[in-house]
Amino acid sequence: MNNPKSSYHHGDLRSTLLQAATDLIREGGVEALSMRKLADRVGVSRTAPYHHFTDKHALLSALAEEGFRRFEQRLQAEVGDCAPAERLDQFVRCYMDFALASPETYNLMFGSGVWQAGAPTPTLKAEAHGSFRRYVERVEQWQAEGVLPAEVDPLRFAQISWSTLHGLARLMIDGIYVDAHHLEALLDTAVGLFRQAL
Amino acid sequence: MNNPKSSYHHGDLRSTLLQAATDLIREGGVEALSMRKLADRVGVSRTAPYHHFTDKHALLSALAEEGFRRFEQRLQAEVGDCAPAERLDQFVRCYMDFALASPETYNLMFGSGVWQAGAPTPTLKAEAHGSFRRYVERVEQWQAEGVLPAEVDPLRFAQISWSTLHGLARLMIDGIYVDAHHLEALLDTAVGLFRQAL
DNA sequence: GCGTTATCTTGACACCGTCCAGTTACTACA
DNA sequence: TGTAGTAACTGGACGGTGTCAAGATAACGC
Repeated sequence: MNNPKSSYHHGDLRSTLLQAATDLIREGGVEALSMRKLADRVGVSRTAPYHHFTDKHALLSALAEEGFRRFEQRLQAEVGDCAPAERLDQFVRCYMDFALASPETYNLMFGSGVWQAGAPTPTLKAEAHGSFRRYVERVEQWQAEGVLPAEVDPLRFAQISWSTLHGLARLMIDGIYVDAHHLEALLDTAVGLFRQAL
Repeated sequence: MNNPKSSYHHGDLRSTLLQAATDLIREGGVEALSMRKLADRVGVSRTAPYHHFTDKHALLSALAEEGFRRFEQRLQAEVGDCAPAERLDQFVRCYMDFALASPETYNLMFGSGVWQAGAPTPTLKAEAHGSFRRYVERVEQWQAEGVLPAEVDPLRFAQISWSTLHGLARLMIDGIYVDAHHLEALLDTAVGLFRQAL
């Protein structure tokens, strides 16, 4: 009982699995994560994880959920207390920083693997939609503060600007078209575009 | 000899494989494509494809290349002969239409599977970069024609606007957030943003 | 103390990508 | 035309994958 590793019942397998999965992914990408290696590393039998996650898919979804929560925490910490005029800028920086600092987590959160075929876990779906809803509210606030042009439907604006950030993150993570050297210039261009102030 | 299926040497295996792979992917997504099923469908042994593609990765890259060529063809056909004022709009529509009409091809072209770890085939890389280079030229032309604001570095503008389209395509294909009903409104918003005319 | 239930294990199945050694047929040159 | 060389193709095998089914074990409620 004192040594959970030696007891037949692990006691805290679920969270241990999530932690080990995060490690494995950090070490070698999502492709390096297999249910068998995961079980092996935790010191448990091949099929033990299936008593805590119905699927590999479910495990990945759980990791994605964690990602959304960390993301929202960072946003709240770094964008919350900040002069209104700088909040948009700060948001953009924070978004990109998160995506580029933990690309694997970002892949999990927004990768087709978890969303394809409308297969996301209900809880993941809720987490993601909450995240986007809060972004729309931010946009509305920015419009009210005069940081963003007020003539546009805030929802459409939120969708397009999020698309820009998401697309940029994807292109950078995947190493297509854009080079990390120009990140600052790119973000300036993006923010200029959003504010209609090129 | 008359019946290529019955001869030991297939004669045109490479292109037959590409065609069959396209079919398999259309039927069940990239995940449904396995080298073994592919060989089976073509009526050839498991390892025969490896004499034409070093890897599964190489095969997928070849498909992605094909995608880029089709994409460029469509662009040239639909955006080439078109009043200057409408070319930006037409480009955006064409891009999105291509992405949403053949999401699997789009996934291949821009999916992390082919680009990750800087692993793209040299020929694929060339095809993709050519595509982007032509887009930058378009942007320069649009700026010269007064369709786009001229104060911005065309390269940065091209990168950001492509990001927007790519991000939107990804979000829609993956079924995150965005509802196809509002595609028109979204594209209008995007184009308005690009032209600085909200 | 005992039965229920959650947890974990071993074995098995059907796949997968791909290496290897051998077989077959085309091709170029004598 | 014969023959050597080479490109195309085959079947077997290896190590890996996700996951189902049946059984063992330990905790928990009565």
